[in-house]
Amino acid sequence: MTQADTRTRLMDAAERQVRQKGADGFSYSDLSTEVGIQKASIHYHFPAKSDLLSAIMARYAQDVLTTLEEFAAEAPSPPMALSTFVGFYRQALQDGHSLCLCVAFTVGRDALSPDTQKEICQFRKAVQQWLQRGFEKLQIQAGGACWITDPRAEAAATLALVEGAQLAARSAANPALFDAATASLLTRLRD
Amino acid sequence: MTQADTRTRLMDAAERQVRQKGADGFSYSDLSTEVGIQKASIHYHFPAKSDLLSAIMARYAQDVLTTLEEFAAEAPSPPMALSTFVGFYRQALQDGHSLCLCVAFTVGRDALSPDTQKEICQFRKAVQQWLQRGFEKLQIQAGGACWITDPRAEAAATLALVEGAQLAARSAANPALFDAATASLLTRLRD
DNA sequence: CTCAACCTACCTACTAGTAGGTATTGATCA
DNA sequence: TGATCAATACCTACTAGTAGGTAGGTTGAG
Repeated sequence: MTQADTRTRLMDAAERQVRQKGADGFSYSDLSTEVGIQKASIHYHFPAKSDLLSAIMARYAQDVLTTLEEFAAEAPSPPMALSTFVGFYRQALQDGHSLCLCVAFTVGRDALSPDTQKEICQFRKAVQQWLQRGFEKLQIQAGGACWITDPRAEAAATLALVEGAQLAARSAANPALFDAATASLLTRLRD
Repeated sequence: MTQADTRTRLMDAAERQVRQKGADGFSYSDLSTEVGIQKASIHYHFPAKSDLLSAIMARYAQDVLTTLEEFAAEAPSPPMALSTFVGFYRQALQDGHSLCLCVAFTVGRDALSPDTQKEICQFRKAVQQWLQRGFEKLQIQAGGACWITDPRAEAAATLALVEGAQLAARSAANPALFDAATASLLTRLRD
């Protein structure tokens, strides 16, 4: 087992734990049980817990933004790309037991390192810009007869909506609540 | 100092802590410092931490729902009531350092007692029903020429939107992000 | 005399983090 | 070819500090 393998498995386990229980909801001890390595050995890969949290946030941001770029490139139309975006946030729920990493981080935000705080903000901004480009294309394509008045505002609202919808679903451990909250947006996108 | 006073002060402090740092983000020790009472004495009022968390959730739900009923009764028009609702969630931010209690509870949901979990669900449902009544009135008042197609879906979306907007604002400690996320809804309500 | 409300002193379990040792590997060089 | 060296990736054993919670005593007002 090489270093990269163990490191990745630690990050995978940590990310799952944070998204299910928050940054304060798991310990190096939990991680050691899950990955099958002594607790102290985790400190070899990530000296402090803040290093681990920082690393999974950076990886998460990169992964998600890459995925979004693929959506934009592959979607047959702007509304389809935006619908896929909503679907992506729904799939992240994992049957209502998981959240977007930066949602899970936000509650205990003050306890995170400044670097991680900044990374979270930059990630949200990047996602919002991706959405804004989507709404701009949608507006141009639809011409004047369109419900979109301000793509920037629509992007901010859409990100808040899917994150809030995740909270609703998580609070009841039921993904159907995500669907209920996003139904009106998806209807508007289909028109 | 009577029991009720100390009990209330403990609940006030605990609620503030949860909304700022989450349920795992504070301890009885923190509380004892803030309220000026020995840590062990807190157990007299709330034997277990779960009792305290349960108590503040119940009080919060009652307080908020009472406030919403006042909004509905006093608002000069349905759209005004809904705008006031958005303003209420914005004011709860406290300069970007606080969240709705049930948002703060949702991340670490699994660690809460089943009673508290249920209370959170019921609270969200009640708020959503209040919103639904608001959108129904709005729909009737506006007649057919209205963007609202399904008040139930609109209510679910609106709750998700304001909670998500709180997350956006909290992640940057900046209430302006709440305004950015809710701007398009408020515009629609003004039409 | 009682009892609510608080105290001091303590417990066990667990937290992140450290110190120092070891097995394995792969490169270097007489 | 075989000895040596250094680095990687882990280990055992430990620390100081904190978590929630308990036992039992004190105080002061009705």
